[in-house]
Amino acid sequence: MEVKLPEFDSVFSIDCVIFGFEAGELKILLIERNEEPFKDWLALPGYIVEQNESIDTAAERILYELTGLRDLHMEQFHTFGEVNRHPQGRVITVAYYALIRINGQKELRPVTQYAKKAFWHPVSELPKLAFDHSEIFKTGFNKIRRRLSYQPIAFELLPEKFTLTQLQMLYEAILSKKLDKRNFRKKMLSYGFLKELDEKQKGVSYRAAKLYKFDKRKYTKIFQSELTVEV
Amino acid sequence: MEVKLPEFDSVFSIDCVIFGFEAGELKILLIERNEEPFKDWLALPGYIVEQNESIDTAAERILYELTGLRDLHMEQFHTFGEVNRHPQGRVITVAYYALIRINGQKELRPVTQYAKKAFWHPVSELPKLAFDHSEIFKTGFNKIRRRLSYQPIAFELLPEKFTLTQLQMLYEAILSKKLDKRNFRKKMLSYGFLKELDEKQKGVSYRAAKLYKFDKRKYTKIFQSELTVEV
DNA sequence: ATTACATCGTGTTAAATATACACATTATCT
DNA sequence: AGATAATGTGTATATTTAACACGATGTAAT
Repeated sequence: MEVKLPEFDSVFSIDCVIFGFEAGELKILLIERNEEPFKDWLALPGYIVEQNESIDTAAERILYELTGLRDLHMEQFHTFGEVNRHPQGRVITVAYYALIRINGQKELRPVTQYAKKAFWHPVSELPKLAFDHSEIFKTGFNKIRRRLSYQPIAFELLPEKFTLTQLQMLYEAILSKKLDKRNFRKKMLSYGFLKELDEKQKGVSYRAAKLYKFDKRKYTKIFQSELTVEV
Repeated sequence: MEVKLPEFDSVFSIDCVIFGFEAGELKILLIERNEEPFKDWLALPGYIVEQNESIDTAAERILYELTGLRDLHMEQFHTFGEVNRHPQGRVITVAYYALIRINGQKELRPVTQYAKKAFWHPVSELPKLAFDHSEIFKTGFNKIRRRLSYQPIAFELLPEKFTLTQLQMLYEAILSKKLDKRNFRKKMLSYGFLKELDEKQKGVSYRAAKLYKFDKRKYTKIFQSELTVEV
């Protein structure tokens, strides 16, 4: 049965493309919708912006309400404003992305009834998504790729301690191409923001690799300053 | 006398940062407002999006109405959504930029009464602008700079035929730094999309420089394909 | 204890690109 | 004819990127 909702005037919404990395695969966060239109469809976590909140704040709130995730740094990447992108009226949506560490323990749980559930889904073989969310995802994925080539943003996806091979696999997953092991390591280490730990990988049935962690300070120092020029 | 306008609900608007280059200086297009709030202030060309037009279409229409300019390729670069950025209510604005050739002949003439006039203003020493337009400009300028370093977008600002020195001056204006003449030329020519003409600069009181033009085909072939990856 | 296995960790060479740097040439003007 | 002002050009060095293979190490099985 299709539920008819009232038509509305101009509305802003937020949609989130949240990337995670698990079991060697790049994934994004999806929800199953519990509201018309597109009830029961899969969609990016997204909802309507309130009158009294900035869009950045709205993005955080909405992601939390639909997935239970909070305190992640999201960045807006594009605004989608085709007239008929929403079947019930004019909705312009600002799309945000974030890269986060998938924490297996932590359950994803919507805190509103707008989503039935939230879950991670591999970016390869994404199903059809509600609205124009497939296009939003694609745009976001391309931004991430482009950005990865000039800024090391991949650390946000890995656990605190990681091996260089894990880091390389992640790069390969995002860029969809193989990289040379020796050159990759040389370059990553040359940046100077990887800290070698006195610790090794555990529980593998072969020679364990060294663990590294990411020195956020140095990273910020090196890369943040390049980004903006005061006018 | 202050005119009190009705409060409104959520509204989308567009603001445009249009760059031009004239007399060795980088300029942007400003209007003088003829409406409250900020009546008589200088501002970026911008106005409200209609219900039945996409934001891209709105951007073209609004720029035309406020300045008389049309048919330029604008690109959205950021959306500004602070709650109080507009004194009369909630207005979220999508900012667009474009780089265009300043055509001295063509008069800038608003076709609505919302702007008293439109004119080019050097980006150095910009006055205070209405709303958060100074911030919007700054964000746009930084995007352009970043983009210029990995994509040759400067040609859109020059007349059809230009000298290499003019091109270099433009790069220097955008990047705010001096470049080496020989290296600059070597690199530009190596791209292969500059076509050397059988013509020289006219009307200078010194040795005239060769004129070049920009081969859009080759340019597109080389640079467009790098931009997007199909998923 | 030996062996098989799987991944780790490492260095060199060649090619391409980026940087630094100075002066003779040419057209115009007086 | 000479002064002026900008054009147009080449080389040497440093840096970055790319290509490429194998011995070392820890685990597990016998």
